[in-house]
Amino acid sequence: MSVAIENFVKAIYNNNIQDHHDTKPGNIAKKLGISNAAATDMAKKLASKDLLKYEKYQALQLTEAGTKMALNVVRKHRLWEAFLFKLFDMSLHEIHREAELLEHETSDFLANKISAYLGNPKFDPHGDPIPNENGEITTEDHSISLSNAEEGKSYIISRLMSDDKEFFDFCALNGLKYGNAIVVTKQFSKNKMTQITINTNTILLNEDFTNIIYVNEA
Amino acid sequence: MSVAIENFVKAIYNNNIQDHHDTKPGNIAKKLGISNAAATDMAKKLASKDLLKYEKYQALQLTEAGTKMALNVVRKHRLWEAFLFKLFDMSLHEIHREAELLEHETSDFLANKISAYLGNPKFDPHGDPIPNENGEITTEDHSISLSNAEEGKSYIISRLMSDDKEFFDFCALNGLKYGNAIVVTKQFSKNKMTQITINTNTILLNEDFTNIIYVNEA
DNA sequence: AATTAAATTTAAGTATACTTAAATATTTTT
DNA sequence: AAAAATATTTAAGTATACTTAAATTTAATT
Ligand SMILES: [Mn+2]
Ligand SMILES: [Mn+2]
Ligand SMILES: [Mn+2]
Ligand SMILES: [Mn+2]
Repeated sequence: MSVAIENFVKAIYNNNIQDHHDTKPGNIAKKLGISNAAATDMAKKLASKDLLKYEKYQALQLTEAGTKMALNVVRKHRLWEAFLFKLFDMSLHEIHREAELLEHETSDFLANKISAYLGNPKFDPHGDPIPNENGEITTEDHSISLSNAEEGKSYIISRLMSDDKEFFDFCALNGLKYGNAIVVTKQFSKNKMTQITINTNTILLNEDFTNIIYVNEA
Repeated sequence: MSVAIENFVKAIYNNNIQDHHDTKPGNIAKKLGISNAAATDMAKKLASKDLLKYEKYQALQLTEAGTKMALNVVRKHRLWEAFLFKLFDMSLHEIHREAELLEHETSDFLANKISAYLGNPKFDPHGDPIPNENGEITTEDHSISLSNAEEGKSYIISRLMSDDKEFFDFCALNGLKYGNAIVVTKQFSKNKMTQITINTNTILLNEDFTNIIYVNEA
């Protein structure tokens, strides 16, 4: 399957799982930086290949085969991220950028080699789960977004759900990384902002960030 | 530049450097598994991009820009081969197969990371030189093919110039690998065959193989 | 030197993955 | 419930990278 198809089914998968948006062609088009017309065309083509269900004006739905393909690409993406992060001195943004390309040119054979080398990790450096060889995610995630965290409680960062360079730069600068401990000192619910302390520093985060930072109770 | 273009200039480069064949479109077509017509089309297109010189019915000649592009792809190919060979338990054929794909989706940034990790190696596991960041090959190669080796002399294998699985399988089976010592015990020049001993075993090699196994005097 | 064989080029056509612009349907607002 | 705004689809067209078949040129053979 082509790069275009792999990116398309992956975008649908991520849109469903992570962003909970309506998965209509326009949404996917925006994510992939292509026109709505191109997304509609592709949706029809993939429907004919039984990778998804397409009905005019309705949300796209991956079939089992489509989901399997998406998970296979996601597996390679996250394995590369884990691998590059471990071996080289690369940032969360850099590993994502490279993985976005390498994921399409990686054989199952090589993916398994990488996985074995790393000890078959269950999570990538962003805290995202890595599907196994059969496209299954066996871990359960009970983490919540910082926007839903409780005032006064201590948490461990479990997931940084983004691919934006500025966000990752901000995180790196402030010690916000997978596994680090924070305390939610105040929830400004009216203004949708969250105050946290980390390493004795106090930081005020707005909705854009608190929605994509996930945590578990410490 | 596209995968098709990168593979095309690389094929010309390898054809010139390694095989010493006439680099007409038909030759490249055969290497790449495309039709002669497609190769001619591509040659014209690349000429318009100043990557090569094309004159009807004449051999193709890479320009400086074309050579630089080819060397950049070759660098990534050989770095991947060296990297995969070192980290994972993969054969000469397997590393080549994966590198053939990864070479096109590797940023200069990542190539430099891989190179640094390996200690900026000058040769890949086949004994082929790895161009540096500026596309320069600084090592000199004085090795000769086994078909030109002298009877009775001892040699060290310096290069296995192939990408054929069967050849590599044969080499692996018989201890023919980069750096290993052999003795040329007999040259059957009329029949173009060469007898060698390696690890007390005697092997008779035909032309197909002696032309692509390169050695240096021990 | 002429004939034949082989290689190369040209011509015409296809699949993929896009584009913009127009038409149509859906959703939101009044 | 209409009107307006928004989103989606259809239509028409483009660039890339290929294909096969026919025409042409070059190279080899007699
Ligand atoms: Mn990522
Ligand atoms: Mn991608
Ligand atoms: Mn190789
Ligand atoms: Mn390649």
